[in-house]
Amino acid sequence: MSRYEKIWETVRQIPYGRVATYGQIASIAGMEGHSRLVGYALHALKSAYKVPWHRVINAKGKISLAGPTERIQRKLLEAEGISFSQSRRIDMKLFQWNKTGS
DNA sequence: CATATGACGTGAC
DNA sequence: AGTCACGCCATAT
Repeated sequence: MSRYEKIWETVRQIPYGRVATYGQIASIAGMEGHSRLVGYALHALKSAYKVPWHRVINAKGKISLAGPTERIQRKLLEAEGISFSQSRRIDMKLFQWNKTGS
């Protein structure tokens, strides 16, 4: 299993209505500190893998994309009940996925 | 083989 | 909250 597949498997576990950060995914997938790989893995993602990529955001609670894709991701998240602040920021306290908790 | 670049994180200011 | 510098690693050229 490649590192990408491991990452995709982890992202697939994020529950509806929750979000996770790149670093968080990296940790759970067993590669702490390699947050960049997560971003790279998602970038290389193909639609066929059915991964909720929109639930992955950066540590500051913001969408790391620019352009048309950003709007799509925001829309998908809002559709799951996740709210954004005026500065396009998500309240991590409320929506970040915690394996133990929910 | 050497460089540049990118869906990032953390710490410092 | 916004910016910078630096660390990390896989791909592309």
